[in-house]
Amino acid sequence: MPRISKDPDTRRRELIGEAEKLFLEKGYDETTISDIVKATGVAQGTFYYYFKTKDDILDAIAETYVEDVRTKSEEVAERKDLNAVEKMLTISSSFSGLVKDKKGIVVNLHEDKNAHLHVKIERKTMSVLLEPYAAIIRQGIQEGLFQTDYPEEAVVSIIASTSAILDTPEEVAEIAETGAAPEARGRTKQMKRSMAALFDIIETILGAKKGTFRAQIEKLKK
Amino acid sequence: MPRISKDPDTRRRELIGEAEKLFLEKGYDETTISDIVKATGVAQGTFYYYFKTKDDILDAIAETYVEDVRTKSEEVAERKDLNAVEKMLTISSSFSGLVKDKKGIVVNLHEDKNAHLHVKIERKTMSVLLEPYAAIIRQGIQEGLFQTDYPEEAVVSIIASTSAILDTPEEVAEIAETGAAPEARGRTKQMKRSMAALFDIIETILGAKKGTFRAQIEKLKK
Amino acid sequence: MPRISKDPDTRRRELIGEAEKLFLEKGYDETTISDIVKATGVAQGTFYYYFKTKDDILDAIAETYVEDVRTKSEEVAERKDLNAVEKMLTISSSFSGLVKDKKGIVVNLHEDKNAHLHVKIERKTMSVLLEPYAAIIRQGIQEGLFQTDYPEEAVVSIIASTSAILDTPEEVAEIAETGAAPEARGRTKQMKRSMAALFDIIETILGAKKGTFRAQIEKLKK
Amino acid sequence: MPRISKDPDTRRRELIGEAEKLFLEKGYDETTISDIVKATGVAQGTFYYYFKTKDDILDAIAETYVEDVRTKSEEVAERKDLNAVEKMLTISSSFSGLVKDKKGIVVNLHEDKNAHLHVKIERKTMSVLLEPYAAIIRQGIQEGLFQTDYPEEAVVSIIASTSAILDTPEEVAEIAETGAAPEARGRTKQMKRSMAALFDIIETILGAKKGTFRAQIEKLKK
DNA sequence: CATGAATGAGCCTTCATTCAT
DNA sequence: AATGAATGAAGGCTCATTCAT
Repeated sequence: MPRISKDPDTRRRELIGEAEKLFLEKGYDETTISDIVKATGVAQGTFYYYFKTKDDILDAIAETYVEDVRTKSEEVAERKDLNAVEKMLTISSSFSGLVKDKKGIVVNLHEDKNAHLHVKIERKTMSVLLEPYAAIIRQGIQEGLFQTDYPEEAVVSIIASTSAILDTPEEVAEIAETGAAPEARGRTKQMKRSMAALFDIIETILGAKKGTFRAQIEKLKK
Repeated sequence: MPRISKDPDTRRRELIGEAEKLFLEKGYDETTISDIVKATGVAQGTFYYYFKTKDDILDAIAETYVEDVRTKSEEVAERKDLNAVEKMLTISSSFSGLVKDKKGIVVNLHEDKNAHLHVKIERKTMSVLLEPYAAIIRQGIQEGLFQTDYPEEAVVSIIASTSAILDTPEEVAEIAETGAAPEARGRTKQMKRSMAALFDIIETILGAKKGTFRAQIEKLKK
Repeated sequence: MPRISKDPDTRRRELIGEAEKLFLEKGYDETTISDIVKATGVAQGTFYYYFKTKDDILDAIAETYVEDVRTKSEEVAERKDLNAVEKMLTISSSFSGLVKDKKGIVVNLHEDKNAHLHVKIERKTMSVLLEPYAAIIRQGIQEGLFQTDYPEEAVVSIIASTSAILDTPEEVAEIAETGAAPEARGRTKQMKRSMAALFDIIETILGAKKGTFRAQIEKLKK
Repeated sequence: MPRISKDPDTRRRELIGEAEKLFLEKGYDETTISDIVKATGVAQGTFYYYFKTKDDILDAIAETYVEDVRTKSEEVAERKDLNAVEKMLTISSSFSGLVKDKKGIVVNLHEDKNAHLHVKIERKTMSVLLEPYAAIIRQGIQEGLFQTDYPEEAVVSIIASTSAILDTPEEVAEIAETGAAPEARGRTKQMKRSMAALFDIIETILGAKKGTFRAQIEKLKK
C-alpha cells in the first residue's frame, strides 16, 4: 500500500470525523478501531500515533462539539447590540442547527448505544455554557427583562429542561398528550405544544413576562 | 460443588442484586458475568438460565428501580390526606432515600462507567413518574397552590432540573460558585445554595408562592 | 407443569421423530437437546431417560431409516414371482418414496449441515442392502439377464453411482450439461438425461442388454 | 513471547498445514482454534487475522486439496503422448499418492469425525474432475478404446464407485467376502479382489475391452 | 509519519449432562 | 417415569494495543 503522508492536523481531523460518524451510527462499543482506520484509509497503527486510546478519541469528538458551542455562545454573549432575550434565542437557534447538521447525520444521541458520547457531551456542554449564559441572564436582570436570585442554577435548569422536553422519547410524549387538551393532539401539534410549554417554563424560570420569547421570535422572523 | 436448588424467583433476585452491586461499583462494561455468578455463588451457566444476555439483566435491574419508584409515587399520589406540596415533598424524600440507600452503595450513576445504567433508569423513571406527578400538580392547581398551563412539561422540567442541579459534577459546581455571593462559598454552603436555588426554581415553574416548599419542609421537621 | 406419563415406546418414538425433523432442518450440531425436548414437550431430563447421549439418538434415527430399507429389500428379494430386473426396480422405487416422504420433509441429506446423519445412514444402508441386492444380481445371472463376475462390488458401484448421479449438486450438473447434446439441455431435460445415463450405466455394470430396465419400466407403468 | 512477523502467505500456509493435520487426526469438531495456533506457534488472535471463522479454514484446506487435484488432472489431460487409458491411470495413481502421503498422515476421511472435511472435499473434487476426465473419455472413444453415450455420468459413476469400493468399511467388506470365492478370502486377498472388481467395473462402464486397464498397469510396472 | 502483522487476555455464551425432588 | 434447575468445562471470537520495519 502506498504510504500517504498528510498534514497531521488534517489526518487527525479525518480520524475524528470518521470516528464520530461511526460512533453515532453504531455506538461507541460497537465501533472498533479497525472500523475507524478502515473508514479513514490508514493503517491500524496510525490511529495510535494520533490518539492514546479509544476513549481518547471520544474525548476529542466531544471537544469539537463543545468548541463549537463555546465559540458561538461567547461570540453572542459579547455582542453589544442585543438584549438578553435576543442573545438567548440567537444562541439556541445556532445550537439546533449544530447538532442536526453535523455531517448530515441524523444525530440521535438519545439512543441507548450513544449513552457514552451523550453523557460526555452533555457534561462538557453544561460546563462551557454556564458562564456565558449566566452572564446573559444577569444582563437581562439589569435590563429589567428577567428576575431571579439564582442565575447559574437557572441556566442549569433551563438547559436540562430544554433537553428533557424536546428529546422526550415517544412513549413519554404520548402519555403527556393524553393529559393535553384535545385540540393539541397529533404529532405536529405535540411538537408545537412542547415548544410553547418550553418557552412558558423558561420565561417562568427567568421571571420574564409571559410571551417575551415568543414575541421576540416573531420579530426575528421578519 | 454441592448443587443448591432454589425457588427460581429467589435465584433471579439474588442474581439481580449482585449484578446491581457490581454494575454500580465497577460499571457495566467492567463487570463480567463471571463476577456476577461468583458473587452469587452459582455456576456460569446458571446465569444464562435466567437471563438471555448481559444486557438482559441490566434491563431487569432498571425495572426494579422503576418498580419502586412507581409503587411509591402512586401510593403517595392517591393519598387523600395530603395537599399537593406535601405529596411532592413526600415523594421526593422517599426517592433520595431510595437511590442512596440501595444496598448501602453510594450510587453514583453519574460516573462515566454507569452511563448505561443511568440512561436506562432515567428514561424509565421519567415515563413512570409523569402521570402521578402531573396529577399532583393538577391537584395543586385546584387547591390554589400552583399555577401553570403545562403540568406535564412542568414535571419533565422539574425532574430534569432536580437531577441536573443536584448532580452537578464538581467542576461545574465550582464555576457556579465563582459567580455566587461570597458568603455562599465552600462545599457545604454550596449544597445549601443549590437546594435553595432548586426550591426557588421549582416554585417558580409551578407558579407557587415563594417559600411554599421551604415552609412545608420546616413543618415536616417538627 | 403437569406430568404426562406415556408408554415408553411412544415417548421414545416421539423424541426420535422430533429429533429427526430438527436434525434435517438445522443440522446435527445446530440442534440442541433443549430444542428436541421443547419440540417434544418434555423436560430436559426426560431425554436422558431414553438416550444416553446426543449421539445415541442419531444412531437411533439412522436405525429407523435402515430398518425400513432392510425390511423392504428383504421382502422383495424373497419374492418368487419377480425376475431380477423387476426386483431391482421394485426396491429402488420404494426407496425414492422412503426418503422423500419421511414426515413431509424435503430431505436434503446432501447439505453440509447434514454430513453427520448422511454419513451414518449411507454406511448403514450399504451394509444392509449389500446381501439382498447381491442375491438378486446372482438370480439375474442365473436367469441369463445379467453378466458379471463381481456381484457385491457391482452393488456397491450401483448404489454409489445412483446416489452420485442423482444427487449431483447443481454446479456439477451444469458442467455436465455443457458437454451434453444440445437437445438434452435445460433443467427437466437434464433430469431425463441423468436417468437415462444412470440406467445405461447400471445395465452396463450388470452386463445386461441395453434397454432392459427401460423396457421393464414401461411394462410396470401399465 | 517474541513477535515474529512473516510473509502473510507463508503464515497462512502454516496455519492451513497445521489445521489440516489436526482435523485429520482428531476431527473437525474435536480440534480447537487453540490447538491450531499452539501447533503453529502464533497467538490466538493471529488465527483470526487470517481466517474469519473456524469453518473458513476448512474451506481453505479443501481448496488446497482440490487445487492439487485440478492441477494434476489438467496437466495429464493435456498431454499428447498418452492414450486415454494411460491418462486415466496416471491421474488416479497420482491421486492415491496425493491423499495418502499428505504430510505423512494416514488420511481417513471416512471416519465419522471427518465427515465435515470429507463432504467438502468430495463435492469440490467432483466438480473439478468432471471436465478433464470427461475429455479423456471422449478421447478414448475416438481412439476406439471406450464406448459410452454418457461420458460425464460415467465419470461421476466411476469416481463414486472407486471411492465406495475402496473405502468400504470393514463390516461391509466382510459381508462381501462371505459371498466371495474361498480362495479370495483374507485381508490382503480382499484388497486384491476389490481392485480387480473395480477395474472390471470401470472397464464395463467405459465399454472397454476386459483387461484393458490391467494390461496397461503391467506395462507401466516395467 | 506510517504500516500492518501480531499479540493475548478475557469475554460472553453454549450446551450436553446431572441430580435432587 | 418425569421434572427442570443447576452445572461447568470449554470454546469461538473480539479487539485494543504494540512493535518491528
